[in-house]
Amino acid sequence: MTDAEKPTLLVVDGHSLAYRAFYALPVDNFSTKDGQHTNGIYGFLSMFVNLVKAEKPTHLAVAFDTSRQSFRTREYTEYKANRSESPAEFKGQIPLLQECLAAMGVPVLKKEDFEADDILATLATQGEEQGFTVLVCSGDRDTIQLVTDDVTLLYPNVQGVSQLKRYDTDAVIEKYGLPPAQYPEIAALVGETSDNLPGVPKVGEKTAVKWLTQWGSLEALLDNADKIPGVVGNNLREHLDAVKRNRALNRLLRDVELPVGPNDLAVQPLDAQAVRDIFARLEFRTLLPRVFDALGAEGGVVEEVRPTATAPAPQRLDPAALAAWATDAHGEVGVTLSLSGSVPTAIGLASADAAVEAEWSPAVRDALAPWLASDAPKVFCDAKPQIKALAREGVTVGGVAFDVLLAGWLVRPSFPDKSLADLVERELDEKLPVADPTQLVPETEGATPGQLSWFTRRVAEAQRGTLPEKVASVLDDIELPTLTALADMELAGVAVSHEKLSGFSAELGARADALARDAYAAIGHEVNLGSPKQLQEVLFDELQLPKTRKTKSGYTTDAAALADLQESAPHPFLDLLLRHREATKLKQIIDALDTATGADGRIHTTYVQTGSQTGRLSSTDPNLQNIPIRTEESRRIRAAFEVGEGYETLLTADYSQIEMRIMAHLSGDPGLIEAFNSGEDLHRFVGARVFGVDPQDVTPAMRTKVKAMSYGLVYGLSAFGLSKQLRIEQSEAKKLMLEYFARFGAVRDYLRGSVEQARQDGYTETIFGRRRPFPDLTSMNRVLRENAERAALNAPIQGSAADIMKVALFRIRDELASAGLRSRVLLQIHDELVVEVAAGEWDAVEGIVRARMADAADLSVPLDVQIGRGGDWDEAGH
DNA sequence: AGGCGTGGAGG
DNA sequence: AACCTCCACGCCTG
Repeated sequence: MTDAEKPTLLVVDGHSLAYRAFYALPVDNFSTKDGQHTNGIYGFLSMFVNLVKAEKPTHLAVAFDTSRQSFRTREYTEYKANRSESPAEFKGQIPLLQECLAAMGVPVLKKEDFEADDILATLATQGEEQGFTVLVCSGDRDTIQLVTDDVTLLYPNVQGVSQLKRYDTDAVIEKYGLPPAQYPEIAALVGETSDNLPGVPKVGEKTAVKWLTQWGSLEALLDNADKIPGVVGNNLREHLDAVKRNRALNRLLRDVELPVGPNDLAVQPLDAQAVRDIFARLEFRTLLPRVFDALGAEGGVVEEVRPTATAPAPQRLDPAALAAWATDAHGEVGVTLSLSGSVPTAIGLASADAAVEAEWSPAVRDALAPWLASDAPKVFCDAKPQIKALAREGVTVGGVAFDVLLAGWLVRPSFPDKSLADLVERELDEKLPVADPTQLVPETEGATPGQLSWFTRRVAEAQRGTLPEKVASVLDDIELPTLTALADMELAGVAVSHEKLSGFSAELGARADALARDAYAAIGHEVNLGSPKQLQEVLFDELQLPKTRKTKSGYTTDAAALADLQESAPHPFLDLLLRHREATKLKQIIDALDTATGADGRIHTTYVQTGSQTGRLSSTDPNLQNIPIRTEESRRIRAAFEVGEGYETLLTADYSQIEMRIMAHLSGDPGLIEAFNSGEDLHRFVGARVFGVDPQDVTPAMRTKVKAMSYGLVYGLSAFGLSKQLRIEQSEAKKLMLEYFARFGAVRDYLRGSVEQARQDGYTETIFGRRRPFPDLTSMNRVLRENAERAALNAPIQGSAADIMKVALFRIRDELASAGLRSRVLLQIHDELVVEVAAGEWDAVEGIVRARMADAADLSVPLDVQIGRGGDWDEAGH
């Protein structure tokens, strides 16, 4: 039998290779939307597929360890005892990997009390005897001993598993200077730290090989140990037992009893549907065709990859036919309004099996308006800009039943999909036709509005199938109603006084210039005060001020550090710099607002509903959620936000201490609940308990401390952080925390418990069922894990507050509308709403706002709402 | 032009 | 080494 005719047996150590893949591939890119890590599975399968394709084995098996326990650990309890428990996020991948292999028709072998390598050794030995060409693939160096003329080892390069090095007899001799069978003798002398098998001190590979070459074998060497000179010789003599033990343990067993032999391992046909199912669960896409390619043909599977569905050719309809089509359509209809800027250019609709479309025109608008306004269920991708554009055309939209962008964000808030194309790829594993923008005459046509609607509908269908029930209810009961309210708010905008802004800007500009001149004078030359790099030269080189906290590129010049410097090493430049920063910062904000003011004298921000990982909104272009408030002067900016023409006054409404109230509710802490029910100032109440004094005897200093502590809790604050925040000793901070938890123990229990729960579930949940995945809670990397723990601590609290505010917001908006009031909500700043109130509506509006905010959620503590009134935002804010 | 780092505004 | 954001500026690189 020639080599070419010999059958090839490939045996693989699944555990060691998956483990290498696990550390080689970035987990961020290999997690499912539920937070299941898949990097080990993906890396292994990718390597495996390449291997099968290249080597074309006729027989195949993958072996796994059953546990860390084996006959070796029983014989030598220290064996591998230094190995930390393999991370849970890796262990969890092993059963899934085995499931994949089973679906692929690949035998998975494991045997209690033995390691995977013993199974490889047994099969390799049998295969060799039975006339196979054997390929052993393992990441464990001990398998080198298996190499013979008929057995080749494929061993991964230092990093990863993508490249395998072939070790045949010659390669082993070239690398180690000894035949493969003697490799374990080298290893026994050198030791194996990863297995907790110490060798002879000071003996490395070089010495070991020299000795073994000289004496011919380990046995001969040990018999002649007394003849070895020098310190290493002494070491050898003192460690004879260790060497013998190592040699005994690194010998792989070649006679493990297995239920199958090499001949039973002929390559099997794969189960195409099972492979598709498990890959879909793991969200593997590119791997699917590669698996079919490598294993399908060999296994006689003819089924090909699921064909990419193409959208039906959209029918172009006249306005009346379009409206009739929409009215007659069954089920949900996908809707796409193509926009040029914010002006509609075309509209496309799609049902399950057909797509229709038309250029946008007044006739189309009028024909379609009744259907658009109706409750007929509609599915969008990013509905808000489309709803706004239609509103500008005088068309209202009802029956917003689904938005695939929102659904995608709810499932994966950390990687919000940006476009339909992303979702089509993720959810349908298909490509959305896109016109190539780099080509003048595009080879590929982009999808038309009708086709986009068709894809949107299908994506929605796919998402509905996988959306957990609670998450679906967050979409239906919170996000979709909020969507419409946000569109209204953005359209309304908020009026600003250009006069107030420009006057203040000029004032600040002059002040900044003067401060800059004084600052230059203080150091004797000009410098760019906005350049941290140049400032570092001035402060630490020229002025020789003490070094501050380090940053990546030097030493920080931030405000906290400069304030510290002012105490430790006063210099007039510092104060001038701080005041200059303040003036330029305010001016910059003001100028941005001025620029953003529209022709209608109002600023129209954009709320990004998918803009946070916690469920909060974010605001951009411009951001109206970070308008200054903390200093007297900065409030002049708020004063520029005024009630608009046709309205009488502004109303502000904010939740007081909503996050601490949620904390009280979630933890059920009796003390904290009592604090909120007592009507006493929260921090005074808590301060009294913590410091053991009467509420009226709580000093401002005490109040400051417990306030920082309370808020820090919500963020996962440490004693270190608290001490820095309050500028107190770390020991005092620690004491404060202990006192706090002694009085409010349920809070600590809740926080601990919620992180543990999240670690188990892989995600956190808000009161309303909004989820946020936290794969890093089980990370080996301490920094990653602790960051995730703090974020997981915070997520249910911040997220529940966001949920509550959203519920209040859309209920207020709906009630104002249904009551026939003109007053409208303009802004949302996380725990605050700004409402523009029409003449004569104050009492009604105040009642609605107060009631809907207070009853947005039923907690075990009341939701307190503060209302303010004024002609501008500053006045209304008190 | 675009990405990264720093600093700072809000909750 | 305290959570969630957005933005402007300086500076470096393609």
